[in-house]
Amino acid sequence: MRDYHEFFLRKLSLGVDLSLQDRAAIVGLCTPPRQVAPRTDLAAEGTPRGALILVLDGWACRYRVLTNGNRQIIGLLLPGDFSQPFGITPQRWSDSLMAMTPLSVCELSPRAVRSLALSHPAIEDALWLDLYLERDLASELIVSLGRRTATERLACILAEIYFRLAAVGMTEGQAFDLPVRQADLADLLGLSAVQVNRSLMDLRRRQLVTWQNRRFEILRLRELLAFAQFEPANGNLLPAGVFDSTSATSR
Amino acid sequence: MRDYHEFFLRKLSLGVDLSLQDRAAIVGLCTPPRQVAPRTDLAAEGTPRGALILVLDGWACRYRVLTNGNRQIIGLLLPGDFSQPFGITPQRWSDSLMAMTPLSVCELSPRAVRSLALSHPAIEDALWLDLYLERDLASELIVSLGRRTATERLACILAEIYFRLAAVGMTEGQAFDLPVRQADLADLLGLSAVQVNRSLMDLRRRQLVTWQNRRFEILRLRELLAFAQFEPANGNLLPAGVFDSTSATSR
DNA sequence: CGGACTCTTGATTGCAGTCAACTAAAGTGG
DNA sequence: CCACTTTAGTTGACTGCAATCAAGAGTCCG
Repeated sequence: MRDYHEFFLRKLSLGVDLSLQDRAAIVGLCTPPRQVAPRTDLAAEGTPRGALILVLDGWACRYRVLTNGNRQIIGLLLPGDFSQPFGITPQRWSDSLMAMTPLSVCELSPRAVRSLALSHPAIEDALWLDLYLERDLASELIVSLGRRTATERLACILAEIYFRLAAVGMTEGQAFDLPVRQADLADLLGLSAVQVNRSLMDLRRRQLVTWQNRRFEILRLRELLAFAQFEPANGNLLPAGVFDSTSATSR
Repeated sequence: MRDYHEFFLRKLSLGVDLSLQDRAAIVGLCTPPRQVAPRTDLAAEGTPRGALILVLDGWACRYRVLTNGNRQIIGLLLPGDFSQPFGITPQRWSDSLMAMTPLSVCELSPRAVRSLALSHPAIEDALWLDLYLERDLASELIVSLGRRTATERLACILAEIYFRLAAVGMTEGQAFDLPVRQADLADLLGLSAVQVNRSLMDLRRRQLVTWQNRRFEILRLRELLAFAQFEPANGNLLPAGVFDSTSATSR
């Protein structure tokens, strides 16, 4: 098992150079990890109100359930991700947080993170950049839900997940573990599980991806991105240079 | 014409008590306003890259256009709103910014805002709260696009706009100016303009709202919220107490 | 008084939802 | 170790919400 802080450190150092002191300070901030069982909520109860949750390992999601029972996933939390903006203590949770896999998290106080940022400018920059990235991901989801077809949405989210996992070193080549059910993707993409399946079949038929036993592989990244209308222009989603290097890889 | 800073000050002081010194510091930060014509982009060109745009008066929106020409509005900017998280300087714009009405904005440097926050803790709290609110609005839009029907989406966004305008004092009773075309709402709600119109007719037929000559009025707020599956529970969207007081108003 | 834009409404089409059946894989307990 | 249950994935048939196409009505403005 890798060091618990690795994913977080890798993510933060994407756009910013962190010194050894910075890294040590970040590690020092993290409390001992808490383990959460899959399919378990970790919002509201259990965690001190307003705690900032940092995902050390595993997948989680923020979601909301409407009165008619429909669920919508608002965002995925992958290793190294924060549950909310790093400086804020909300009065109450505005949405629920669920572990999608066995999860390991640590809980930070926004106050502690803010004071850490204060004494380490590079860390502050990294945190802001991370926040901006999360916002871009939400924007991309809005665009998908509003204006992309089912298959385009799936292609888009799979590419996004690939880039996010690649950023923390959780990919091998263009393959990675995708430990979620199609029904979960449906709740994320605003589709039915059946339609997610059909869309996946479509992507397979087009020879763009494979997916077996929770193992996912992108066969032709360039074409997948073009199909999804994923714009290289909104480069904030990707670590600098990733788009170029990957497009080179896929040809 | 009101003081240009009023909307911004009102918005920031929603959840936080700002002293006179705080208020003066905020006003001092604002540069002379710049006027922008309707239907004009103000992203990238014209504004220094990375400037933080504060809407003083008028309506604007963030949007993205896909390669197939479809446009999706990602968020509305109403008077007092920031174009982006207050502490960040993005490498490049990840989406476009357009004035929807005659617009008056001022441009701030994130650095200046951060240092202001540093010396005024109450302002820092207010800024973080504002940021959290904007994130909640994006979440709500994701839920709408993913899991609400056309008419529910419309009801939801209209209620949201009402609360946001009420927060800065731009409503009279439950009526307010809605200076956008139905086609704009369509791009925000992921619908066609025709469907927005049909949905609006539906809400009118249900006697929930009226809309004539860009003047909009909510007739029965309680029912509108229930219809939209708008949860009082996610109270971060609303200034404390608004939900109770308005529900009292509407009965 | 015309022209452009927005709103409104009807007719038709199509993408995705729902319902349902079947397969495959993974536990579970006797 | 093997019936039995449960869960996830796959596919077909049908339905329905919203898109598209098209035409007419109302406004604003030159």
